[in-house]
Formats: sequence, C-alpha cells, structure tokens
Amino acid sequence: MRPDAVPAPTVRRLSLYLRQLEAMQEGGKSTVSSRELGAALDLTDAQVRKDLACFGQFGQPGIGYRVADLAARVRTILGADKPRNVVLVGAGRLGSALARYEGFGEKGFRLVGVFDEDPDRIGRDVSPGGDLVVRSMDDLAAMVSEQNVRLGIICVPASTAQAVADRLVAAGVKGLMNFAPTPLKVPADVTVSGVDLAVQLEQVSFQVGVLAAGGEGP
Amino acid sequence: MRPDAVPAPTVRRLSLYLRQLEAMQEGGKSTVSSRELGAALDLTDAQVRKDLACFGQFGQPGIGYRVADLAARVRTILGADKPRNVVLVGAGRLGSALARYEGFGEKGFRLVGVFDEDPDRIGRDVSPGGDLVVRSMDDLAAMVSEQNVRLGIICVPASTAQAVADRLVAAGVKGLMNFAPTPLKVPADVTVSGVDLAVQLEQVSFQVGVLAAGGEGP
DNA sequence: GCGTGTGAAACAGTTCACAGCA
DNA sequence: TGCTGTGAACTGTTTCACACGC
Repeated sequence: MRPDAVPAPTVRRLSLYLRQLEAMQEGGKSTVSSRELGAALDLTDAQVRKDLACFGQFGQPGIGYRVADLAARVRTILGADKPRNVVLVGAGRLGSALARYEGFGEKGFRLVGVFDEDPDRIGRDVSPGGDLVVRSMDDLAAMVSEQNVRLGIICVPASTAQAVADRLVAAGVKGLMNFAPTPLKVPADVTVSGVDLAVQLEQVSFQVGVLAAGGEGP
Repeated sequence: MRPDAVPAPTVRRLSLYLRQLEAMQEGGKSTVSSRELGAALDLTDAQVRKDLACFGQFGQPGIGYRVADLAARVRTILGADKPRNVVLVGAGRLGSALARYEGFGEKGFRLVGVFDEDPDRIGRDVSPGGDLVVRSMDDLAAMVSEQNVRLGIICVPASTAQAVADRLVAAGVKGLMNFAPTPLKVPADVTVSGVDLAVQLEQVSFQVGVLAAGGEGP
C-alpha cells in the first residue's frame, strides 16, 4: 500500500502498537497475536491485522507476530528509528512544561530549540538537563535550517499563533502541532494538528451529559 | 436527533462553532450564513448545516443564522452555559501548567481541586489567582462528592494512571481526560478521552514524511 | 487446532444537489 | 435571488467471514 494511502486512524494506532510492543518486549514476550495486541488497546483482532497489512505481511499463521521484529518494523515505518528535530515556540507555562516533557524524547523526538519573543523569557532554562534555554525569535530561521527541523510546536496565545505559524513555515518547517485555540492557515504541503485542550474537555463533558441523561430512563 | 446519536466529530465542531460565533458576536456581526461560518473553520457549508440540524432548525432561509441566538443555543447544547466542576490529579510540570491554563475557564469549566500523592507537592500554589493549592489524594473523594464533580484530568505517569482513574471513578467522576501515555480501563458509563501528546506529534511527523516523499516524484 | 491475510459486507460521516421558503 | 434543511450518493473505515498456512 502506498504510504500516502494509509488511513490517518491507522497511523495513530501504529504509534500505540509500538508502545505496547515495547512494553511486551521488556516483559520478555517473544510473539504476540493480533487478538492479544488488540485486547491491550481495546481494538478488534481484525483491526490490528488490517492496520499491519498496510505495510506488507510479517505475521506467521498459527503463531502470530514476532514482537521484536514487529516493533522494529513499526519503528521504521513511523520513522521513529532516527531522531527527528523539533522546535517549540512560546515559553509560557504550557510551553515550558512541554519543553520538559519526557514523552517526546521517548518517541525519538529531539527538541533542539525553544523560542519566545518576550525578552523576560529569553535566556531562561527550560530543560531538565539544563542544556536548553529560551532564545529570541530572531534565531528561529537559522536554527530551523541548520538543524534541518521539520516539526514545530506552537504554544503561543491565539492572537499571535498565525504569525508564528507563518514564520515557522517560511523557515522550512513542514509539520505543526498547534496548542493555540485557533485554526491556522498554512500551505498544502504543511500538516497541522490542532490540540485544543478546552475543546477536548468539552467533548468529554458533553458525552458525560448524554450518558447521564440516557441512564435516567426506566 | 437523539443526543446520544450525535456523531463525535459533530460535537467537536460544535465547540469550534461556539468559539467562532463568540468572536463574531464581539465583532458586532448579527447574522451569519453556513458558508461564512464554515469558511472561518475550513469546513463546507453543508457540513455546518448538517451539524446544526442535529439539534433542530434555527436558521432562516435567505438570511442565515442569528449569531447571538445560535451562540446561546450551542452553549446550551454543550452545557457550557452553566459552570462544570473539574478536578486534576498530578501536579507535575504538565499538571501544574494545565491547572493554570486559562482556556478551560473560558469554556465554562471550573477547576475546584488539584491533587497529588507526593508530599513535596502538597500545599504548593498552582493557580494564577493564588486560591488553589495542591491537596492530598486523601481529600479527593470528599471533594468530588461535595462539589458534585463529574470531570477529572489525569496528569500522572503511566505507571499510576490506572490506579488514579480507579479512584476518580470510585469517587463518582464520569468523564476523564487522560494525559498519561497508557490506555485506561473504566466502566461503560465513564468516558475517557486520551490526549497522547507524543502520539499526536508522531502522527504529524509521519504525515510530513509522506508528503515529502510524495513530492519527490517527477 | 490456532492465527494470518483479505475480499465482501456493513457502517459512519461527508459531500452533493435540490426542494422550499424569505 | 440567497440560504436553509434534507434525502441521495459517495467516500472512507471497521467488522465479518473464510481460504490458506503453521
């Protein structure tokens, strides 16, 4: 299957498979069936097989999948086998917390720069290791091109998010994770994923209301 | 349409409509067409109408929708017209940043408690206003029942996330937003929304790789 | 027996196209 | 004319069911 034909939901699950496989590998498991892998992630066995089939066949009938092999294969598919550089713009509370978030590093992402236009924030240390300080926005473009950065995280207020996105795109970034509660306009060759925390909580809240109302009946 | 039959994507967009409508209302706009509303959010006009039609008909043919009325109606549908109490568990860096995130308050959520089991964190101030301190997990159940809390945010490491979820559910919480990179098992009447930041970034990264590869051809 | 890979069927969501109304 | 509301068509995803291999 051509890589651009892989459904988005499949890509999301691939990431979950990898995490689960790594946990199983640590636990000393050598093979796993689609049923087992699915059960751990609340998915059907058919779903797991369909997802993996997008990238060729590497299961053994009657046995299942070899955990180590499959993990390595998925890692390659996702590109998680080589480090991918990331920059983060906006060193407010959320931005600073994300800069220190270990989860990105565990997935093979390398945060190479944190930027902000507020002079009070520039120079502040935002890494657990102490080797990352907030830099001026003036240094953004150079960093992106020198370190070949393709991914950017936007953690600025909604009012400046579009301007920041424009600068990142102009510098050469091709994928954005946007925490600002506003839609971004970007060229077609740039991917944006909006992470709108309030909207997500709103969704849970609505669902809770629905289930509560549904449960009231006789 | 029965409220439990509303598609999840529609609920998410409803939240976006509301934000856009509020912006338009502030801008002094009194009516808006599905085309306009859609354009602001990168949606088709048909999509907007279908979404709104789930909740009855309140558009005027030839005119469009009255901004103020529609905003009020959507607010009611989402339950955003009355405050909804929320507790947050895990006052690490991410948890502390989220506790201070204004976006939740703007949507009508009220964070009434922040909890952690680490004694070093208990008592620390985690609010912009200074009226919210980290409390012991021992106080969780009482707070949830006294303040009638239905929503919880989990910001603890993956290793303790399930245990925290169990305690929240036992206390009476019906909806969870989970920032820990692990799936949670909960009863059927409880909703969980996983916000897996690394997975989300992975998805963007994969997409970037695909588009880059696709663009190389002749 | 068990378990993969895969076409067929079912389902969900989006887009189209148009009737009907201001 | 402009715009809504909505059935019909379409697209994409999930589930089912089974042939084939260990």
